[in-house]
Amino acid sequence: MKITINDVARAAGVSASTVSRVISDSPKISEKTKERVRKVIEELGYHPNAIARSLANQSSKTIGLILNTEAETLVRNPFFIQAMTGISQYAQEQGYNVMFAYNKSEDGDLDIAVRYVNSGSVDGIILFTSRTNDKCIDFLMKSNFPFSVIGRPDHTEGVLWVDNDNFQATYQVTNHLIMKGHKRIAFLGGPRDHNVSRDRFEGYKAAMTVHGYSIDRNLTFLEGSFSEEFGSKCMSEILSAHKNGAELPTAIVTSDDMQALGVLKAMRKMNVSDVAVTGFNNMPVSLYKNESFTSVDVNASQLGFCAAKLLIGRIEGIADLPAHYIVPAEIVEVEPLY
Amino acid sequence: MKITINDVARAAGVSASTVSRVISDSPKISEKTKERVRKVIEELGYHPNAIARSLANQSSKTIGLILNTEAETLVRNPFFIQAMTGISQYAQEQGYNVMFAYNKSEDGDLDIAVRYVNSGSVDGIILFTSRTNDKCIDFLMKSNFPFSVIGRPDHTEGVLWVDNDNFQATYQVTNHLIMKGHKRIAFLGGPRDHNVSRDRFEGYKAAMTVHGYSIDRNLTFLEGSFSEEFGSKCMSEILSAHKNGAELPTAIVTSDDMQALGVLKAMRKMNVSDVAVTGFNNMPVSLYKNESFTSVDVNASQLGFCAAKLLIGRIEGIADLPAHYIVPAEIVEVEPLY
DNA sequence: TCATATTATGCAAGCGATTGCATAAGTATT
DNA sequence: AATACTTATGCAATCGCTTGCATAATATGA
Repeated sequence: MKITINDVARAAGVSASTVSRVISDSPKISEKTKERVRKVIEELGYHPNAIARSLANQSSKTIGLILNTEAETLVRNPFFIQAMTGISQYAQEQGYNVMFAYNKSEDGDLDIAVRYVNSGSVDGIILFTSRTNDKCIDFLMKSNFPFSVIGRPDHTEGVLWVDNDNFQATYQVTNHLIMKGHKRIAFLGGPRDHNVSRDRFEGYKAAMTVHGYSIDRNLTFLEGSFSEEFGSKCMSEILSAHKNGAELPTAIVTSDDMQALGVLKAMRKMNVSDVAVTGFNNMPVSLYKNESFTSVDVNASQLGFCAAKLLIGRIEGIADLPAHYIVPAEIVEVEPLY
Repeated sequence: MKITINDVARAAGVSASTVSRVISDSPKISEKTKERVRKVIEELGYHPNAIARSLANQSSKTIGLILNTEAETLVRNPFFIQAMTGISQYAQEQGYNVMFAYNKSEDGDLDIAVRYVNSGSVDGIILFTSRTNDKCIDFLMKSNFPFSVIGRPDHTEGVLWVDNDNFQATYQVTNHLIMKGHKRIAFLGGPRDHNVSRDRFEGYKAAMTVHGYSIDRNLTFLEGSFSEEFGSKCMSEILSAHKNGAELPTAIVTSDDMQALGVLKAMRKMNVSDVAVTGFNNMPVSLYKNESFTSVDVNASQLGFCAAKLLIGRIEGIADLPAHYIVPAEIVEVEPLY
């Protein structure tokens, strides 16, 4: 049978209240009693019951994660698991548990959020932005339930979020290409309803504009998806336009490594290799010797860490909490096998 | 303020016990009352408090995952996140939550297991086998705490586990190569203290032996690690031995896709491409046109699903529960770009 | 109609902690 | 030594739900 606080109390000849106060190191208990009780706790191998504690404290000391990403993405893009490790690390530091629920069904994320909130099994929620999360955000706002978002949401008023400066990152990576002498640079965007898509496009546009380079409508592919297929599709279009006389770009800025991989694959198929490609997430990608690939490491684990920090800050009612964190991204030159 | 069972009871003009019994659909309550109470529940938007429930039921309806894998592996090998989605799916079906904790420190996994067990915050634990898990297993066995293991542990008596038939899988993949005409086949193993390493080696050995092919000591690399480095290192050795006159193998059976990737990279460096390579896990790997790569898809999500099934079965005291599941693995021919 | 069996509901004691308030013990002040 | 003031501890209610047992209500049978 499990040892309870009462067993300890009895063994130490004090009341349960005293034991409770010893555990929380309350200043109202004398050192002498503390010592004695601590010894008994040690001897009996007592450990407070987290659930009873939660009930009494009206706080579960748990945060919930909602993963409603498609399995394919979840599995191939290390972003999520990296973010999860970051979240877990900060949570552990603060004595919080982390729950997650994966669901493939559309709208399932809302169901999970509702369940989390209503059952009281978590004190707060971390969302990964995605097209369907807005419903979640609305719901959580309305419920006045603590949450934070990885990725800048549409409406940021009153929302805690963490993200990279996607404008800046794309600006830099584009600029990086320009410095290398590229002038004709294509762009592949993400889903239209993601802020990240807009920001990355604007960053690309700004860098091009600053240097006085024009943006070729035929080389900008907006409203895409963060997938290999989209990358391949766009590159195929570029290549077939080239067959019909259009000038080939010398570089392509994509919004995701999966896209970039698609682009590279399309190039390989057509035996084209002198186009520099950039992506986001620093996924493991094997490069041919004559390929040039640059990725932006978004520092996913740090994003997770900060999201947890914001959320737990909010839960514990920390004053002057920042409303968001911008996590620095890093440009990574991926080396081909010589 | 949150609505409690008492609010419902009051509003419906019944006692809390009745409401509780309506929720659990007890046959002791008349249909008439059930209807009435349900209506009130609906109207008030009542949702039972999971924590209070847990306390009363002495069960948290939560399972804990211990991830003590190195960050590098966790991130690059989709195995873990896939297994996690499988676990989450079965858990959700059964009304269980899933908690996870990531820790990088050596031995941290034991700490987490101890915390999980003592605090009563989970009803059971799923372990991913790894060299340090034996301590965890010992601890959990001693505590008589429900757990299941992904990967066959050393001592299986009284342990619930799921795994592929690694012997069989490696036998098949080796056989597959032999059928294609390969005779001189190298083997790369995993860490010595993993059962999986032994099984895979035995599978390879058996297939070779059955066909009467000898096993060249210089082509079997045991006591390795599931890493790219190890793969590269072994292949480099093979290649330099070749420079000194040794015959090159025509195929290499590895125990992990990361190893296989290392092998491929070493080959690419040396401009060797006519060696067939096999791996495990069906990781995304980009292939050169003239490379041949076969992977074994271990069906990680199914492994997770089954691990959850065993664990929850154990928690709920299901009779005649199997002690383990063998999940079928599938040989996947990875296509090079066209 | 009354005794008896059956069914539906409520009471109250848990589950294992926390905490405001009351009180006992100890210390200081005069 | 009596009073006032701290300081240390305990009592008992509370958190929200579950469940064994008692009991009230209803149905059955003679």
